[in-house]
Amino acid sequence: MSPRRSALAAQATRVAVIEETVNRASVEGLNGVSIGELAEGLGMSKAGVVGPFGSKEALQLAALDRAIEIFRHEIWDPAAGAEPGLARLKSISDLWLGYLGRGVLPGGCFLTQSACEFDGRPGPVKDAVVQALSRWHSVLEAEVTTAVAAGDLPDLDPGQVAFELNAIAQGVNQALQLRGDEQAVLRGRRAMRRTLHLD
Amino acid sequence: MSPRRSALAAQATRVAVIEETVNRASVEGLNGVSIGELAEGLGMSKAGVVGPFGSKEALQLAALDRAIEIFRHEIWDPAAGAEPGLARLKSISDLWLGYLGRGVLPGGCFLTQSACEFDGRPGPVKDAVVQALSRWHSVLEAEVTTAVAAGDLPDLDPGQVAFELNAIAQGVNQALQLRGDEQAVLRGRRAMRRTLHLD
DNA sequence: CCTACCGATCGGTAGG
DNA sequence: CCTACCGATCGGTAGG
Repeated sequence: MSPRRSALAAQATRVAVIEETVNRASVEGLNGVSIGELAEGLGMSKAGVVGPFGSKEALQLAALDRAIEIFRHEIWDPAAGAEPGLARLKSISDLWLGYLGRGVLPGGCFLTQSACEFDGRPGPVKDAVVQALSRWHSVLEAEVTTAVAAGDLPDLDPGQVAFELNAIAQGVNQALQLRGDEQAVLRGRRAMRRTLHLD
Repeated sequence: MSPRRSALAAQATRVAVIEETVNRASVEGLNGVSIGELAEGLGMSKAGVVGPFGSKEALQLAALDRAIEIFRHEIWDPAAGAEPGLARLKSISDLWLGYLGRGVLPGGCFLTQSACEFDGRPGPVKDAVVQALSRWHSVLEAEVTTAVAAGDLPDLDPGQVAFELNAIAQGVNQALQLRGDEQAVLRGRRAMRRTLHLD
């Protein structure tokens, strides 16, 4: 009855709806998930699901934010403990492949899924996907620049290395999700090591 | 009135519906396209669109077949003129990147789009996507095997090379479609050349 | 956060 | 290949 309790309950509901959306959207896509499905999965009414967000698009944006948070928690945060430069790039590679291989989300990499789904659909969701991937790209570039400056890498084009690492992650994700190819993680590791001139 | 004329007309209708579906689905996905949209775009009734196929799923399979045909026509057929082995792999790489860069379909690579959309949706469409990508993978592996046997490549794992080429193509497609990154094709070319040990 | 409801659209079919 | 229609579901809202 107190405002505190109801505010907490409302927050818990938001979190539960977002969690369900992230899990389902990793499989079916952010557009593929309907409010009715979410409501049934959560044992709630449709109004209860969409109410806290106002619209499906606002819920999609909230789910995307949450997926980015998970990605950061799984990869960037633990890698931040490594020395900037090549050591951190190695750490990022291992964590990234581990994240994909463990199947943290049931449908694989959320950002890859969303990028595919929204690349031809202009709007706020696409803009948010572009921003998230661009930031990740910049992070990778910065680490390459540091590694080159430290003499741990030959004079590579940072954008080229970032492009290749990202492409390899996409390849691993496709092989895992589409064909359940168990070798994919190993192939991804080999490819990333070659991109980072580690062999 | 003659059966011949009406059979031809029916065939022309089938082709028009498939063409429209391929174009739209490359942008919105095979599930994202509705029969009503197709009907409006073609100036036909919904019954006229779905009738020749029987169901939306049958139309999706027909569109996928057509997209595979386009891919083969754009890449495999012209590359078949090159010597088997490394020369053909170089040819495939250039044609593949050219196909992606020219924007043959408005939404980019149809197979990548479909793979993303159906990897978590078991059924006949997913099966067809898996089969098409597996065959392409085998084609690439066979060319690598030939190139290694001819001494034009070091003793590489054909599956690894096929994996990397496919990953690079996905990376190029994403960069082009999502961010309109003009450098993507150039980056893809550099990455493929490195995978094929051409530098 | 629920019930009850809105107009729109979905895939698909009957009948011609 | 069209008109007319089916039940189901869509995203969303009013009112409590």
